This record gives sequence, C-alpha cells and structure tokens, in this order.
Amino acid sequence: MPGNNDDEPILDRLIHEPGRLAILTVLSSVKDADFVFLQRATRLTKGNLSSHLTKLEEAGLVTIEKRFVNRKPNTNVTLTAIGKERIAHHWDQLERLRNFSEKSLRELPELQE
Amino acid sequence: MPGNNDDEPILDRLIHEPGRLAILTVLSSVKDADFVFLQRATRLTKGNLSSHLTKLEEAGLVTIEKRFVNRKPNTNVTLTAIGKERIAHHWDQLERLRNFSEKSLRELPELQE
DNA sequence: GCCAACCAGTTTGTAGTACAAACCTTGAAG
DNA sequence: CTTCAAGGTTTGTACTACAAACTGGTTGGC
Repeated sequence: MPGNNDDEPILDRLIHEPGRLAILTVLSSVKDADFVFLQRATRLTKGNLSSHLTKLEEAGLVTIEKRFVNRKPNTNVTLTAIGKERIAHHWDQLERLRNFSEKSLRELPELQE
Repeated sequence: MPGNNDDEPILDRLIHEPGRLAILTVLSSVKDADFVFLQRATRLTKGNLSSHLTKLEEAGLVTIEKRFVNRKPNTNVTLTAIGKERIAHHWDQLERLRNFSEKSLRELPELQE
C-alpha cells in the first residue's frame, strides 16, 4: 500500500482477525478484564475466546493471570506494553488504508500506467 | 459487540481479509481500475489478486470485464452498488468497534458482572 | 519462420487456522 | 452421591490464503 515504505505486510493477521481485534480493542479501553467479561463484550464462544487469548499471550500482546475468586477460577487479562503499541498501530494502518483516496493515488508515480 | 443489535457477526470475513479490504477500498475511491493498477496499488501478487477478484465477483461485490487493449488482455474491475454499500458498511462497523470505549462499556447492562 | 522472453493473468497444492463440539475440573444444591 | 452449572481447555475438521506452477497471446531477435 502506498504510504507505507517497506515490504512488510500492512495488516498483521494476528491482530486483524475479527475476534482478536475485538479482544484487543476492548482491552485497550479498560485496565484489565476477566474471561467472562471479555466473552460478553466480544460475543465469542468460550472455546474461541480461550484459543484467541492463548495466541495473544504467546505473541506477547497480553498477559494472563489465573487465580481463584470466590473459589471459582478467574482468568484476568491485560494488554502488555507491546500489545498496546501494536493495537494502536493497527488502527493507524487501517486509517491509512481508509484514507487511500483518489488524490493520493494520483500522487504516486509508481501507480501511473 | 454491543452497539449491534442482532446476532450476525460484526465483521464479514469476506470483506475483512486484508487483500480484499485493500481492493475494495481502492475501488471505492476510483471509477474503475484494471488488473495491473490494482496489483500496484494493493501490492498483491497476480495469483492472489486474481483469486480475490474471483471471490469478490462471485459474491456480487464487483463486476469484471475482460477485453483487449492494444492487443493485450485487460481486466477491468468496478464495484457494484452492493459492493459500495458493503465496503462502506464495513468501515462503519470498524469505526464502531474502535469507539468501543470504557464509557460505552459501562452503559451496557448485559456486561455488568 | 522459429525460438526466447514477456506480459497478463489463472489454476493448483499445501500449510495454517478459526470454529464448533466435546471434554475437564471445581463447587454447590437436592 | 448424583446432578447441574460455571469457567474454562482441547480436539477435529472444514475452509482458505498464499506461493508456485502453468497458460496463452505478443513482440523482438536472428
């Protein structure tokens, strides 16, 4: 995409996937969130939420703490510093794409035919 | 996601996929575009551009006209009315997701724990 | 004429992955 | 002690995006 200088793909699939984009975006507006809250907010099934969270943790975008509250399991999730940066960057990239107007197209010599 | 009333998924994968999101967004800022132009604008490989275009056509989001210009094949792509509506709607949905703030979270009774 | 190199795409094979469904574990209720 | 529910995790499969191989017309060299 014009406006980006390098060859790295513009939209990171890890973050772009709808479920994970929802999780990360919700997380970026709260200090932390537990599993049940995230499930309600994102409308994901337990299974999918669980596996998305695992992927996000493996990628270092969230930290997951499992504890017991009222003798019930409670999974608490927070964004890492990297996670905050990456989700913010992703929204920036999306905005760039969206602003890809006819004007900017004309300005790019490599697009001329 | 709160803010949406029904059970249909918020982000349509057909449109959300990075390559197709790029194609549709570029198309929505020009009257029409040919294959080579789209390839430069989206930085997709020929093969991937070709298969994404086929999918978009099958879904009724674009129309594809193949002709010869200067004795060379030329594939011209335009958004259909449905395509225009769907890509606009998708960007709306993304904006909704992004604006999913702590404030709006608090306002939603079904999220209270 | 003939062969090589292009250009403009299409088709195909495979590796990765998102989802639903089945499963697990603990706690409480009857 | 059996059942139900809450809060998750694991598993099997069906889909799909990508790269690589292929196709067909065109032009240029010799």
